[in-house]
Amino acid sequence: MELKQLDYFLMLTQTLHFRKAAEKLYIVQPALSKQIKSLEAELGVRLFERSQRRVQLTPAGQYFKQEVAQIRQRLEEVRNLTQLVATGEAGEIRIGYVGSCIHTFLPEMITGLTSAFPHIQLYLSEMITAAMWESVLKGELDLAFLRNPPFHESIESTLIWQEPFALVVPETSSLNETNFRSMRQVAGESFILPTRADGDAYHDLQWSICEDAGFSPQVSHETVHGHTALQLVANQLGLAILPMSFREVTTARVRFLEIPRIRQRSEITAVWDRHNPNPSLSRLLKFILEKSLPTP
Amino acid sequence: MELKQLDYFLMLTQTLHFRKAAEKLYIVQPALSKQIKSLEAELGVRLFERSQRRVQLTPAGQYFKQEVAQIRQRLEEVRNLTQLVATGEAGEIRIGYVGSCIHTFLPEMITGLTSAFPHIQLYLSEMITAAMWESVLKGELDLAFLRNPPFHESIESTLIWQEPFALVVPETSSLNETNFRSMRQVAGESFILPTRADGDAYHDLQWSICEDAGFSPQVSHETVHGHTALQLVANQLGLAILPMSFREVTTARVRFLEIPRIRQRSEITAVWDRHNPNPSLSRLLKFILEKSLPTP
DNA sequence: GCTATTAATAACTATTTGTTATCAATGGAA
DNA sequence: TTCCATTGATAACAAATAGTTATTAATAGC
Repeated sequence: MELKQLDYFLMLTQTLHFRKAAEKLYIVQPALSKQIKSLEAELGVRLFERSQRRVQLTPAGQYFKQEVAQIRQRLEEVRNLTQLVATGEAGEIRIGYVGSCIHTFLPEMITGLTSAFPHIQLYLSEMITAAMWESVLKGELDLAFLRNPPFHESIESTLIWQEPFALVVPETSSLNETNFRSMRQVAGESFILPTRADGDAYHDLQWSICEDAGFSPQVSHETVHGHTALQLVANQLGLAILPMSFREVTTARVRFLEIPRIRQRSEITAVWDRHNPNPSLSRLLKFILEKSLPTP
Repeated sequence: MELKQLDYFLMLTQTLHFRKAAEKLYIVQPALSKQIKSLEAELGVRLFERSQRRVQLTPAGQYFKQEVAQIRQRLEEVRNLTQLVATGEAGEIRIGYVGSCIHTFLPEMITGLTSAFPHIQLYLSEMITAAMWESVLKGELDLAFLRNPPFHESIESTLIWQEPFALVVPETSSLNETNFRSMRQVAGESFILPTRADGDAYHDLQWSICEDAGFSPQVSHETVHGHTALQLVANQLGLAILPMSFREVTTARVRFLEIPRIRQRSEITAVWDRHNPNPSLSRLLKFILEKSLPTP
């Protein structure tokens, strides 16, 4: 069975006339007769009833026609889509991100991407930074939005988003927007910091905020998740340092106090593998690099 | 693009090794190289990344593999199903029937047929006798259950069901099971008869019941549908002669009185075109002829 | 630096497909 | 009826396609 035979068959089902079908196929009638014959022989099924003066489909031929026409059309679609995939116009992109992205820049970016690239399917997963780093290197993720990536020869990156840090204190605390002037005021408190298991960098960044203020923080708990930290703070189990944007998406009984005059900011970086062969990725990156200028 | 090339492609996606794939395909490595190359050239898309030491799929190749594997499998299924259709083991049968069948033999028959021929799809339509007769001749119906078919050279038939006729009178009538002895008692009444538009035969059959009793009926209404006749009787617009089985399926305020000592019975005949090429039909008929002995 | 392994290429052969010429069957016209 | 035009099948041959063998260039591992 060959595709050519199926195409010949389909043409013959249209005309029900060997000579005319052959003409439309730019071959000669005996060639068509031979191919149809060999198709029937291979299937072991008579597809046409030829009564010297009239050609018509057998019931099996009718069924075969109907199904083969569908298959043939599908194959043509796949052919075209494959070409789109090769140019990157169609395809799949797997994206990982840390939790805070989903209440800052990410929704808008996804909206923009899906309307700019309607044939590219985005797969989104919230993950911790360390896991994303591994996944990008293994090729399991095409793109990751994470914090403070280390250097790696084959990884490229660009800063996507930044915002100030806030000190998060329980609602019951005596500190508030007006009387909080410096981290020195909380030198004696215990802190909830990001765990080192999710990479040293983010942990060290927060540590350095305290160090810059002249003290080493006492650590009561460690957690990767901002929302966990918020609940711990609300329950007076320590203070936390979080990106300011968390204020808008929590109902925890806490207060966000912007930390004044510090060099550290919460930053989200997009990272990807320089050697990633996914052709959709470069299109996406071009779009992202154009659009996303770091904002407050 | 040829099926052979797609099969070669799929094999290569399995092994990702030209020599091994060629071996499994019982061809030699350069032949495989050439076919893959020509497939890629025709698509205009590189499907494999060959780095002298390692062969791997490009993203477009991955997409193509996934889709082609499905298409190939579907084609194989269709191939096998086509063979079943040719032997009649799979297929479609279009059946027409008059209304009374659906509360007598038909449900049981359908149950039996679908369990005996799970791959044959039955399409059922309630129709009037005249329309079915036309449809069977045109090949639009494979099988029809109807009343009193005329003779036709290319139509075969068999008696499927018979039952006695009942005289249907309004509930308010003075006639009942004990005092109704003969059609002569209702010689002066007006009758609801089947319309001639649905064939003379059934009309004439009922007429003959009256004639045998020595009178020509006065016709108040004509209708093809038993349920219509029942409503007319309930509203005292005439008497009707109907197959006894209607008694079990109506809530109309009427009485069914079996007509004693008459030669006429209500008969349902299965008819089909002797030249119908549908291979499923002969299987079905064999089953039907074995099972269905006319019952009272 | 050598060897073994891998895919590509070229030249040739075998197989498949298409073409031309012809036939047998059949429906319609004379 | 007889004849003719039309149709699909068949046979012999030509063209195109696919497969084989021999060889090469590249590279990973010893």
